[in-house]
Amino acid sequence: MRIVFMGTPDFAVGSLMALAESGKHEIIGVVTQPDRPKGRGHQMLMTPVKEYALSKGYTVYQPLKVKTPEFVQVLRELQPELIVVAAFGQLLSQEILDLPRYGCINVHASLLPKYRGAAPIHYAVLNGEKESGVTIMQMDIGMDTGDMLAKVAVPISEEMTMGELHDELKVKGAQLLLETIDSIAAGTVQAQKQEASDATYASLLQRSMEKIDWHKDAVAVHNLIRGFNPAPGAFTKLPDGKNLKIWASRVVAAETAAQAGTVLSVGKKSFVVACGSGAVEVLEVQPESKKRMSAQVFCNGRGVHAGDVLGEE
RNA sequence: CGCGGGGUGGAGCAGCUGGUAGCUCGUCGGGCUCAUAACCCGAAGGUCGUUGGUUCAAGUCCAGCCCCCGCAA
Repeated sequence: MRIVFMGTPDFAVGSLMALAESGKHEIIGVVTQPDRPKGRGHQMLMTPVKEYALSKGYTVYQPLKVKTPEFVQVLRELQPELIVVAAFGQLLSQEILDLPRYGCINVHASLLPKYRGAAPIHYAVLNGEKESGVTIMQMDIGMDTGDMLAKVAVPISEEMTMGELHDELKVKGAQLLLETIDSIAAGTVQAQKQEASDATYASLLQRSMEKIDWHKDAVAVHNLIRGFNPAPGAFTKLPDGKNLKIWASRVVAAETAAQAGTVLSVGKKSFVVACGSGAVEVLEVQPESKKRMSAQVFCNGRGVHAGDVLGEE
């Protein structure tokens, strides 16, 4: 099948790679977000999808807006039979949706209609969901409202991080994509409407969410920490005012009257912080301007001391 | 020219009002113990990123260079 692929981050690379390696399809173009100045010193960096696409020799398009008449014309001339979208980051117009014979399908990292929107993987972990998954849908003009063509569920353990879930969904989503395209080609695909009343949204992450609120219960704090691992990271304030990212934790039982955020004890390999209810044992951290390190190593150096209160401005 | 932090024995840090280096962990040896990641005793290991400058004397002040990292986008 003649396919145009649209995607941007690493998650999308999984799907593009699957298409490329299946050998069944002709990738006639890859559309991704424009290169943006990133990193220290603002060097221009290409998106993961572009990097992969170039390594495969695909033609890469990076329109500021895909909806412009100029780019729609480019797409039309490519004559795709199907457009596959995975975490692209731009909305498509009806004109584009109608352009390929089989329309546009999207690989979305949640079990729709739950967690429509930009950050479904993060929210599934942040909210302590027991399972999530990937849905392939026939795109329509709404935000992740299209009819569902296929789904696969993935269980989420209590210690799983967002990154781990991401990687699993990336792989499962890619497999499901191939299967779905096969059934589209065979004409056997079954479309299923989303139950709009069950819909929930995973809107863009807010920077303010990254700060740990120790007044919440231990499970919520733990979910925040694993939900933001490996990016962007949950942080708190050290007594000296510097930031401390916390990358890994464990919920522990604790009976204490101490103020939320108080360091209850410092062990050799970790330290325990009081939450609104319960406490979390901190296992891995990253001091400001430093690399990630185990709590053990952190405690060897500056570290924290029992009685310190974290999160205070 | 986005903002900022840092390069000190294997690891993480202190020392930065100048006078030859300290802490925690680890490592090695010994001891205690039924035993131990616990405890006790001892040891090894650093030309303090690099070049030059100031000085009687620099890890500690000044300048250049190399390298690493965090944040923000």
